[in-house]
Amino acid sequence: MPNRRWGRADFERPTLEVCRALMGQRLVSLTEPGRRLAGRIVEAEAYIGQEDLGCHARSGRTPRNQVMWGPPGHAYVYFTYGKHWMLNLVTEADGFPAAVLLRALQPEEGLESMGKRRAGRPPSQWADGPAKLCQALGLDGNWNGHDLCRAESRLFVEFGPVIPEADVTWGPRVGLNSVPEPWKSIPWRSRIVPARQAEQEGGHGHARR
DNA sequence: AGCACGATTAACT
DNA sequence: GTTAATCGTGCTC
Repeated sequence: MPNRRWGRADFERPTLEVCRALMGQRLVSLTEPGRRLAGRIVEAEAYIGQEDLGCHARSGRTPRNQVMWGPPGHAYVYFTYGKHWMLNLVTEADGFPAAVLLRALQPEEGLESMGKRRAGRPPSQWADGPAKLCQALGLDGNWNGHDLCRAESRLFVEFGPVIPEADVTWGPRVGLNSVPEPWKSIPWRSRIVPARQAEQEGGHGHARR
């Protein structure tokens, strides 16, 4: 019996609530025939609307950020720094631009494939960053706009354990160096307490940052 | 058409 | 701790 997948209503909620609820959930990719690539989400950030000056939607609707303005439950994948892809999951109602950036996964399934894509590095460094997790899973711009809620979707979120409140910490979002306050420091990054990550995963591997 | 810079990473001192 | 890499995007001229 496969685990239940996140549906439209799970994404169509306040972004901070989704960011919190994603902790401990499993991101799954079925792009490789007969194989599951999956990892537990252990870190994420909320980007909420035009007023959030750290959010791409600050400059209005553009070709790049248009997916964020669309219906929830879709992937917003963008390119930055000339070489990196980032995966966001669109939240809130259709028409309101918001999303959660997935920042770190704890690799769980398809380790051989992830190891190939992240060759030469230890498992702890396969998906401990927003661009690294995209590389580990082979995600790029082709996934922009992908609907995670369709039954036949090859990319989706699976329900995992509920992480206790005591095991989740919040802090400022990373990399918003020239963004004005309060947006630069507002604590919209959620994380599972590192010491608890290995424990909940059942004894395999470690994800650090 | 030109320009400054980025929701980062890896390498280096 | 600091910095180069690298190019698409959005803004200005």
